[in-house]
Formats: sequence, structure tokens, C-alpha cells
Amino acid sequence: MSLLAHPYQPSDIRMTLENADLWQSFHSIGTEMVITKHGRRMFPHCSVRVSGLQLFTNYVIMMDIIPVDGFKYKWKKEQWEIAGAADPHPPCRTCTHPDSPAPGRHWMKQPLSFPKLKLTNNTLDQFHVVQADNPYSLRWGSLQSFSFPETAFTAVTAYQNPKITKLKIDHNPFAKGFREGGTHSHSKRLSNKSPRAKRPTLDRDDLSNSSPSLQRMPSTSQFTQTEESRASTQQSLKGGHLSGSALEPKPSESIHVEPLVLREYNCSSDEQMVPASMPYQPYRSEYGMFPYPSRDPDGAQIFLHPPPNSRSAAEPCIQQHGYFHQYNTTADWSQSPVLSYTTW
DNA sequence: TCCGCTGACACGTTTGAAGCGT
DNA sequence: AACGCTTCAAACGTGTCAGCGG
Repeated sequence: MSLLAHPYQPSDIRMTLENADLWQSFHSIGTEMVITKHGRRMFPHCSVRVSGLQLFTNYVIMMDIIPVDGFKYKWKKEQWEIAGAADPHPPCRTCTHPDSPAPGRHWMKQPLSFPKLKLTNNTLDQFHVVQADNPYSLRWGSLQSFSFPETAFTAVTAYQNPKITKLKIDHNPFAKGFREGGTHSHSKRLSNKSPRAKRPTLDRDDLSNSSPSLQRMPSTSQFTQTEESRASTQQSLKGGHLSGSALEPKPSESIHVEPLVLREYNCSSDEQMVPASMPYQPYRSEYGMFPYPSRDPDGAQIFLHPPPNSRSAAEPCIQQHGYFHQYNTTADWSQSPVLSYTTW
């Protein structure tokens, strides 16, 4: 774990996971996140507290999900087992916090979260693409990333571990309908003819087509990782996260300063969809290139990381990673073209 | 036959418009 | 007329299950 400060502005930026206890509860069992074609929100969602930022310097916060390894897994005999090679990795998509860019004081006054981040295994929802009318680029002074080992999770299309289901039902208000009296029995639903006519609902595709609320980040296959971040991530894996395995140290704050990168895209959204289940080549190459929005980044990222030990060897995990990017001067920012900017 | 994914379902929560009172 | 509060239905998010397809 390392921290590299901005060359001109010695950094003491810290990022801590807000709902760490909840994450830890899930993590100790082996967090699972359901993904669907249309996108499913995470629970727990990512929420972090930031400190040490320059009060009047603008930052952008981003979050990524990165597969741990090149395998896919199946739940067998109360544990995950390798079930073959992973499917091709989809384009990496980065979620930018909609408040970005914002001054450090804004980020530090309250925890920031990504409650509307959705996980999907659909790689064809192209309507989420946001096209920038005026591509522009910025030189970033530095990039700092933070990883949180306890946010690692396994992406599933249906829950496998009943302990996870119970934990989610206990903590997620939206799942309260399943809390008491067990789950709604199938027989109950088989009785059919519910007195309640099905509400006409917008097809999500239609909804998304007509609204910018769901947008996909530009893709890149150039995401690379430095030795440092790799080492950091590797280290985070050693603790494991499955039941019975040793827990990692407290939310890590491994910080990686990235070389300046020019990227040209604009992305902001109410809800952003990120791929969650597709393993990708782990720890490959460098970390130098990264898909950044053309505004200042400041972010949280999720990394899938390799199974920490033999017991959890089959478990694809995701580790949250946050990225900071800062404008050194307001002048830099003023030179930027108008952003598409949405709020959650 | 097995297994994974998808869509339908029922229920609770959230949200915002409409109605009402001050 | 303006503002604030309450009510309620629509929209949304959830986990489970059957059915389909590979």
C-alpha cells in the first residue's frame, strides 16, 4: 500500500469506507451481488468519507469495477469452485460521481456514495453511451486510488449463499417484503390472479432511451495497472474474504498516483451501469492509461481481486477503488468546456 | 438431465403530484 | 395568493421461482 502525493501539493488525502461494518458483515460470508440484464443496484452500496483535500481545489471522484481473474466460478457444496475460463472481458466502465467536479470542501463535508450504481452483465446497452459534442482533454496532475478489500464481491445472477440472502433481507429496506414469514411462497403466487393488477411500467430500455439517467462510461481496453497498484491489490487479497478466512486489515487506503493521461469523453448520470461479472486478465501490464472523464476525477473504484487462499480460490471478488484527480488551479477548470452534469 | 439466465411476480419503500388548511 | 403539511398512487427496488435454452 502506498501513497504518492502530487508533486506540487503534498497530499494527505485519506478515504475511508463509511459503512465498513456492514461491508465486513457481508465480506465475512462472501459478498454476492446480483446482476441483471437491466442493471441491479449494489447492496451495500459504496459510500466513503474523504479528508485531506484542498478546500478550494476541484476534484473528480470515480469508481471502477475490475474483475479479479480469468475464471468463472460456480457454487458447489457451500463454496465456490472454478468452472472454467471467464467470458471475454467487456469494456471497462468507470462511474464518475455526479457531483464531480467539486471543490475539496464539498467532498469532505459529508460522505459521498454511489447508491445508484448498477451492476449489469449486459454489454449491449449502447444507449447508455454519452457522446461529447466537444471532446476536450485535461492534464491531470495526479491520480490517487484507494481500495477497500471488504467491498470485494462475487457477481451472480441468482444468490447462491443463503447466508447472504438473509443478510441482505435483514439490512436492505427494499427487501423487507421478504423479511417476515419467510419468502413469499410460490404457492401464494401460483394462486395467481393477484387482486392487484400489474402496474404498467416503463420498459427500462425505453426509459433509458428517453432519458440520460442511465449512461455507460466510455470503454477502454487500455486500462493498465502499475506494479504498485498490483502489489497493493495482491496484498489485499491475502486476507481472503470468505467465511473462515482471515480478514483483511481495515479498509485499505492504497493510493496510486497515476501518470497524466489524456482522455476525451464526457459522462455523467443519475445511474451508471458498470459491468460486474466478467473476469478480466488480472494484473496485466501497467496502470498508466485509464479512462477518465474529461473533467477532474476523484473517485472510488472497485477491483475484482483474485481468491485470497485455497478455500476461497473460486471466488471472484471485487475491491472498491477510489480515484482522486485534482485541478491545481481554478484556471484549469475555467478552461474546461461545459459539462453534462446531473445529480442523483 | 443439469445448470445458468431471464422474466414474472408480490411486496415494501420512495417519490412527487394533488388536495387541503392556514 | 402563497406557503406548508398530508395523503395517496405510481414508480422503483427487492428476492424468489418457474420456465426456457444451451
